[in-house]
Amino acid sequence: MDTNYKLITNATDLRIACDELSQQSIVGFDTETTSLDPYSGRVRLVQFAAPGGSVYIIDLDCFSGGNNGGAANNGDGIYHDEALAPLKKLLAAARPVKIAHNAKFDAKWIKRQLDVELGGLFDTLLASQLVSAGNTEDRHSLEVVAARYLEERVDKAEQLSDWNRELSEAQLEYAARDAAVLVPLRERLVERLKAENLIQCATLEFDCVLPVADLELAGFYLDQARWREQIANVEQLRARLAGELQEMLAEGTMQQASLFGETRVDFNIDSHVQLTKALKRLGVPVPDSTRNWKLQPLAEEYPVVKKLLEYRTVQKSLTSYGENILDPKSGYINSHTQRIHANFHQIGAPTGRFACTQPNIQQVPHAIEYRRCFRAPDNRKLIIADYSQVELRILAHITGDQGFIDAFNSGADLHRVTAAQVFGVPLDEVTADQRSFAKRLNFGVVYGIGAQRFSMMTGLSLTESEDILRRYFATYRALDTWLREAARRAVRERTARTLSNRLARFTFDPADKQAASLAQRNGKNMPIQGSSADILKRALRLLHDKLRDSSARIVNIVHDEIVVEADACDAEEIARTVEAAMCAAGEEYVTRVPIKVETEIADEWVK
DNA sequence: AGGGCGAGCCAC
DNA sequence: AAACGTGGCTCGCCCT
Repeated sequence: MDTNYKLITNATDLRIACDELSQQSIVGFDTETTSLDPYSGRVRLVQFAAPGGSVYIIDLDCFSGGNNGGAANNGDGIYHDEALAPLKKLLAAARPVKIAHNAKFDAKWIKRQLDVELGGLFDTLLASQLVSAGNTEDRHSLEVVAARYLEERVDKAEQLSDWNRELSEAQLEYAARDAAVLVPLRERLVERLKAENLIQCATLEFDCVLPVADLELAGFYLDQARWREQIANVEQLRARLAGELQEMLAEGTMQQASLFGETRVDFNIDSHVQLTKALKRLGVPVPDSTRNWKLQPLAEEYPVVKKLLEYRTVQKSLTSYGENILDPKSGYINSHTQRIHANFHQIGAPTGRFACTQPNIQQVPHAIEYRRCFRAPDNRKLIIADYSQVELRILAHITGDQGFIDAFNSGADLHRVTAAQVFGVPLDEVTADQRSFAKRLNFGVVYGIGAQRFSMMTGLSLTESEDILRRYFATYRALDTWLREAARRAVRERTARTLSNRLARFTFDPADKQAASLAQRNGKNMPIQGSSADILKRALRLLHDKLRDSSARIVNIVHDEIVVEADACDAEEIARTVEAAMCAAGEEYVTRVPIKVETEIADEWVK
């Protein structure tokens, strides 16, 4: 396969190429880098493909700066060469629109090493994910997406080749091809986005790329000394519990041995096979599995079971939130920044929610011992802002239920109002227990809860639970109607949509009752959870624009929460900015009830 | 040995 | 009649 490319190695050619490219309204865009970490590697090539078929490959090795030495290198890893000015201008401009596959990746390098914020983006990865509408079977690598939408193959064999040395013809061909294929690919994806009414949602997603790139570049600071201290404490506790548990399990047989100072043969208490054997020997009626929820009912009668459950909790937190995060082998703490640069997948879930990996800093335990390790560096502050009951507000807006809307508009406590209705008592006589039931009910409804599950959760009998659910839906009639309609749509049309029109498509065998009821629950939940994701993404963009050229950086996002780090002297002002941007984003989608954001300034990630 | 998978548990 | 949604990480077990 021939691609017509021109390799740019000097200032004059670069100027001419950039002039030519700036005439275009769209261009394919890609970079080749010497590693995956913008703090340790460098950008080798920048490629642009014009719709006419000509490709420009710019070899940054021929320009001074970066990590590559040279007169203009200030040692900061940024290219300062004046000759790159036309390139930077082209990158920053809103036109031409740059088509990239996973633009976040390129945006990070361009920001970090050319000190330029990419303007005008079309991301073929995000577009492909939107069109797939939550089908988790579909893969979205450029190779796969190009094969799906074009009748062409893109060979990615050179992707991980060495971009440090003199480049081979094969490498240049690959680099050119990667950029060129994006032009027709975008055309096909635009057709599909239009056909599925997903243009608005795609814009929302594309607008979110730069904020996410910046978030990953910024990283979250972790106080390693505190983390070690925490591990040590938990380790001590684990050792004590493990010892006690071994004693209890060995009861009767090994007692003698340990009395005489012999080494006790320990069980592997993390193995449910060995555990079952040991527990049975002690006369514990072990259920068909040693899953925690199965063992829970035995805890009161059998102290050994209680001890085991206690041990498991501690053991779990130690393996999941232990040494690994600090281990250089994990690479989670960047050696250049000493911060955690987690990977945020912009469309991580079919609902549109983010997913976070390596490490997942969206699942740090809420306990203060853990959260206090994530703190602001000296002279900095954290601004922690989260949407208050945003999913329930979205539910109120989408269903138009007057009871819900009134509760939010009056500023009343929704759970208390719900409790009063469901239990038939005056508002001021609602007990703490009743409010707690109502709260679990309100949240459960978002997930499509049933009476069975509710009775399990609350300890109420099945009939009591059925009765409460009946009264709940009798109270909130419009909510009931909407949920039924959402379930029906999930089965008949097999779709659901959020407030940004994000689409989820359900595929299941109609004969499979379980799959069908899962689709129904998804049909109810996706618009709610997904609209919350829409709002967060809109907030990220608004906030990103407001924070540009300030001391503030977004350092974490957790579904309905944004954590910003800023100079201590700016914290008050930034906090107001964050709250305003989040409210504005919410109000773009939710108009029937107020949007509330709770904001705090803190030294640690603790509210 | 190493991948796949389920169990378990963390977040929202 | 009805098994409450979305993720990630780590472990042990099982299989190749």
